[in-house]
Amino acid sequence: MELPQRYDAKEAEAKWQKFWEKNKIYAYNEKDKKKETYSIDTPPPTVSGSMHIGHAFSYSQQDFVARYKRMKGFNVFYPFGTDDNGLATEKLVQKNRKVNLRKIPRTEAIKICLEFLKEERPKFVQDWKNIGMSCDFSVMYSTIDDMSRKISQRTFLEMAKKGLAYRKEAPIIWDTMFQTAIAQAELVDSEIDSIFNDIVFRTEGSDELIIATTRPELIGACVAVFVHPKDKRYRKHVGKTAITPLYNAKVPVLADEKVSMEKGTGIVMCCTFGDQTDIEWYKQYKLPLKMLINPDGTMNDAAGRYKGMKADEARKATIEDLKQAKLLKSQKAIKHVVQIGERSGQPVEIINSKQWYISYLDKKDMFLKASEKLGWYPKHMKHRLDNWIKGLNWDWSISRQRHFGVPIPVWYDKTGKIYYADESQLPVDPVADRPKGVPEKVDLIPETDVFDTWFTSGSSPFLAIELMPKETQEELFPMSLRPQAHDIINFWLFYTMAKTQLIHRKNPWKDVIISGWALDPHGRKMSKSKGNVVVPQDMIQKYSADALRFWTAGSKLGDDMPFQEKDLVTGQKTITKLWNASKFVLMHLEDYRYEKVELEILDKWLLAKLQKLVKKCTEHFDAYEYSKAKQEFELFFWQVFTDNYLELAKDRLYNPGKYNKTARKSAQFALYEALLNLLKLIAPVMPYITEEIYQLYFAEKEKEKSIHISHWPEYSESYIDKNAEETGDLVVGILQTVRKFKSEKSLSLKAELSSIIISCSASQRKKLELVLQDIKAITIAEDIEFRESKEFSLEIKN
RNA sequence: GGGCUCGUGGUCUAGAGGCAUGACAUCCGCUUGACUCGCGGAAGAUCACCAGUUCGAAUCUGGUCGGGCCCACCA
Repeated sequence: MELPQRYDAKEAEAKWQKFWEKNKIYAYNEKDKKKETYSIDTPPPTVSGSMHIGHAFSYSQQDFVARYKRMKGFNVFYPFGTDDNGLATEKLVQKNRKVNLRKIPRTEAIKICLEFLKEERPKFVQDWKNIGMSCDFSVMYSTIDDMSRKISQRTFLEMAKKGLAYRKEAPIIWDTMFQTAIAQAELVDSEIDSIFNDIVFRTEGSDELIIATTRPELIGACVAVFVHPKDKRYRKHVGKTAITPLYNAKVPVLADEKVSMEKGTGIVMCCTFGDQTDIEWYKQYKLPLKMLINPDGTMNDAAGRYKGMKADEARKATIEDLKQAKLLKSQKAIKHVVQIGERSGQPVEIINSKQWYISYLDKKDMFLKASEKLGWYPKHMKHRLDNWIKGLNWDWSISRQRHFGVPIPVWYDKTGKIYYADESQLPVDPVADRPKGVPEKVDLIPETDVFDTWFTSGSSPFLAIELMPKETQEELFPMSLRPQAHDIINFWLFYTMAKTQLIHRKNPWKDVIISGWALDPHGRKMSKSKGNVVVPQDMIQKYSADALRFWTAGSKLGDDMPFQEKDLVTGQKTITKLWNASKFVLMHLEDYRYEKVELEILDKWLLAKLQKLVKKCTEHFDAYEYSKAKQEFELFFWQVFTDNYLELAKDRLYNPGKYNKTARKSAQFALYEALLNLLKLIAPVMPYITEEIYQLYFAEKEKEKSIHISHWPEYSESYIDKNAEETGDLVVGILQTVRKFKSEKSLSLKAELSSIIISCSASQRKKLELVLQDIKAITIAEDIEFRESKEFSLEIKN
């Protein structure tokens, strides 16, 4: 068989991708009852531009597992989805279509988003196909499609029925740019320049109380003044009344341990609301509510002459007024950290508003038990979830004030009574529909809020499972595996687990595997601002998806790995080597027909080592340790197979006349077995090159459509042959010594040697005499002599 | 401040009680009937630091220093 000189990865990868899809190689076979199901809760990537290297990294890792399980004989359910109902997508649409989605009617906004997605989604998904994901792309959901909206709304109704969903007016973190409530999870810290202002409050006895604040515009929202209970300076004022400057409001002076005596003047004003401590004090001391800031970030009527100003404008104006009134003692420039919305980049406010919540603070124990039951890989990632659960102190706020999202399926009447949608009418849009069974004459106000995106993606197992026929759905749940990166353990993993526990009292999956991040070559996080972002599609173009995956396979689960382009070169070399070795093997297998022959010792040596490799790789893959499997493969492939065995086998293949009658047949058998098994062992990591070679020769022999649904090599004890292994190892030792000798003498490896004298034990001699012809051929020595000795050594003469 | 995690040749990485693995880079040599994207060889590491346990520590224990992630604080 004449194989092309070079392997064209670009052509081959496109070809096999189409082949797999057309032949449904990765489809879950719901009719197959013999195979055990292995279902995977694939993370739906957020549609927010294009894939980055971190995606390629973690998605490849889960794909190794999926491919291994499939070959191991599992009926693998591996769906795909996209998360496209969040702020990220909204932002992308606004940028691309140059519209402000908030300023147009909701139905219009949704239409624009959906049209945009229809165009962009396939391009986006293509990136995932290109890295060789073995998902069944015909089982695909989008978190905004009809089915997902239906499921998301249904889970809400189920929780409402259980009394877990409630609506309440409460302080909430608010993004004034996007004008929506946001979760704690969506906040990032940002250091900004600010000014600490020392402002004069007075007691009723006209003593001065100096308060340090960075937010003087909130004086009007001040509802109390706090000092530390142990602070002797102010002890006498505790329990008395203070009068706020400019507004002249009477507020109580209270003592609380949260106050720091060292910071500022040691007196704090508590406003509704400046920060999260204010909320706690507001609740704890049942303080009144004085809101000054509107949802759009401007000041409201209660702010008096500052009404209509943005918060920062009001701050400047307030400072001016304080100066005029001689109520500003001093100012100090400081740098401090404020929380900003991660998407808007704007400082957040805390405002009081009506939101929907899921009650779960009393379920911490249940969640901790659920976490205990999960199979964590790596184990230590469990701590992150447990710490998060233990630290929860708010119920789950699920409503968001945006246009593009899954609508909350409720209506209200004038009295505030809540009307829920009927399950049969889902998905609904309260703005356009009415609840089933409620007479037309009842005037209803539709809820215009949508669910937070985590609420919907927290049902990901169901978004996928419900795309399958009813009778197989039970088989698929709970899922076998949740693969994901460590940055969203507190969010996606937690919410999915919490939601499934609350509704079904079960865990959504058996195991979770947590992948790390791809970092830049110096171990720093990649980001656009640092300019160190690597685009995987460029790397695939330049090298190949297989090379990219080969690099990924070098990482351990949970570990971050610096990306170095040179590592892709290594992958590329492995692909070339695999191609060339295959070229050689298949050339010699052209006339091969299986026939039972007594195997030559060196072939037994190879096959014994191969069996050990099979055993190790299988164990490693079973423990999700694909990197160890890859390492073992590499070691065997380069050192045992190509560098040594192939060289040893050459003489028998080219000059069979010098050996036993069946010596060539024996070598052919070994070559067949070794190459086929090697291809299979690395197929999960490098799906394209292995498929290409498999299809050239083995597919027909094994009568399989694809290597990826062929049988994983099975360890067979019968090939283990200690004697052959020892002999082979001795031969390799001799070969290495001879190579070193020639190298040091600057000789060609083809240079002839006049003699080699082997000093060894009698038993070693017995072994080596059986492969004398092979040793002569590989060392190109005219004469080989033996000398009896306890120590093994060589004397070489050229 | 708390939790988790890591610190190994120039770079990246494996190893988790007993001569420190591999890749890339470096140096020297070889065109061996699959492969110069190759082959052979060499050099390069007091395994962050200190103390302890042990016959023996990169590996276990305690501490120090330094990264990373998450959480808390941020008037």
